[in-house]
Amino acid sequence: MRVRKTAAVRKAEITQAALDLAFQMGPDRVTTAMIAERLGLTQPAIYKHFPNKDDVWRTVTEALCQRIDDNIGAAQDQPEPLARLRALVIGQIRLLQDYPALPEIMVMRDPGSGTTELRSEVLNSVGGLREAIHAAICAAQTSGQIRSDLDVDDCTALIISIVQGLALRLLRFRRPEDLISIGERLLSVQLLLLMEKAKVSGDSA
Amino acid sequence: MRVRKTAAVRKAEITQAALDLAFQMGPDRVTTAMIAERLGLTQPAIYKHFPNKDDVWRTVTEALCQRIDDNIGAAQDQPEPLARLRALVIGQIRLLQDYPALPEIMVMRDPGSGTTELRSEVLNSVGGLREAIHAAICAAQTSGQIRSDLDVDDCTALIISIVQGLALRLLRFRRPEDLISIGERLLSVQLLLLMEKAKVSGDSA
DNA sequence: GAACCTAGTTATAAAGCTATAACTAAATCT
DNA sequence: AGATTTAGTTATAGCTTTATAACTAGGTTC
Repeated sequence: MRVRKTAAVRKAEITQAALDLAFQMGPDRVTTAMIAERLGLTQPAIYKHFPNKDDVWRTVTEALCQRIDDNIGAAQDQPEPLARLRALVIGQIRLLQDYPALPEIMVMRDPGSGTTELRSEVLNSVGGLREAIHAAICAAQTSGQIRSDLDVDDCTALIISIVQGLALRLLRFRRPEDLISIGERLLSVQLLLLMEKAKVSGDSA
Repeated sequence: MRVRKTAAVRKAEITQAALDLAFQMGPDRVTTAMIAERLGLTQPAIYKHFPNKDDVWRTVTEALCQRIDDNIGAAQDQPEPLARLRALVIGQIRLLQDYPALPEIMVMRDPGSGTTELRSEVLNSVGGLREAIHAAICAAQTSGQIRSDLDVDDCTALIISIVQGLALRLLRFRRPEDLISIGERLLSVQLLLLMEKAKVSGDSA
């Protein structure tokens, strides 16, 4: 019984440890004992802060969804459609870098109990991101910054694919280091392709 | 003791059941009991065909890697770089549709024993796909079908992102149905973007 | 400083999963 | 037909993991 911290602090430590371990081991393999050990506690101590293990993941997931939503909200400050688009995409990639367990948790099956809450919450937040990107592209198209001969849904899918590609890369290699630089580069190339001809304008196939 | 099948048949059935269950439940949650039940067997029966559970996954993984390699090999029949590229991408997407557990298994952590074989084998096959796509793009560029002002690596990453996006989509929604139609559409749009200006040629920024 | 609350402990029950041992009977071989 | 092989069975050992119960002591309040 070394140190005794307040419930709020410990709860935060536990979710953080769960998040770290989720990346290291995969969410499914994280045990309450691992979390406890990492914090210098005994396994049952976890249950002083969470009624059950599922609730740990619920908390982790909610925190991550909040970050995604925050990112979407923050991007709305950008008045320029393309700047907004960039903020959305790069912001999300930054989240991947900061919380590399995000893809695994996003993809995680709902634990034990029959609830599908977790998955649907994540899907909801990510769906919001998609909508925001879609809207930004739409705006960029009407303001003539993006080729208007392209389908908005296609453009959206191509842009989002960049983020998804990086997420999958993270799932495979588990190296979050240079995600941003790669992401920025790919985004700029893709945007170049989507914008091209806005300048030329007048050569239709 | 109803029916008694030959070892070869049962082994195949077991790997198939494991593959199906991996998609339904997630590889980590598949138990030997589930596999057995699905085949109308008792749990220990599995061990008449595999020395241990890890070996089931090893077999599944090897089969999937073989398919990936086959796809890469088959695409080499296409002499035209762009047709080859298309065959590589669509072929891989078809694999996702036929074996929707592929992304999960690709991303799966190595089970129990210390071996990292599984992951590295998959990474190897997927790496081969990347190389083949890279080469096809390179060829398409030298033959003037793809804009030569773009970096080959960037193009490769953008094309692969399409596949990765679909893989992640599968991980999230678990609906393999219309992967191909989406994939074909996105690929054609992306290729259009990459080819554009090959016709115009002569307006450099 | 006594009383109270609660973060943390030890001990353990209950459940699920992998794997083995010992046995049984279907198929094959001679 | 009898002997052999082996796919499959029942039973169970052993481990891991979640969760609870009962106790202990740190920190705050009065």
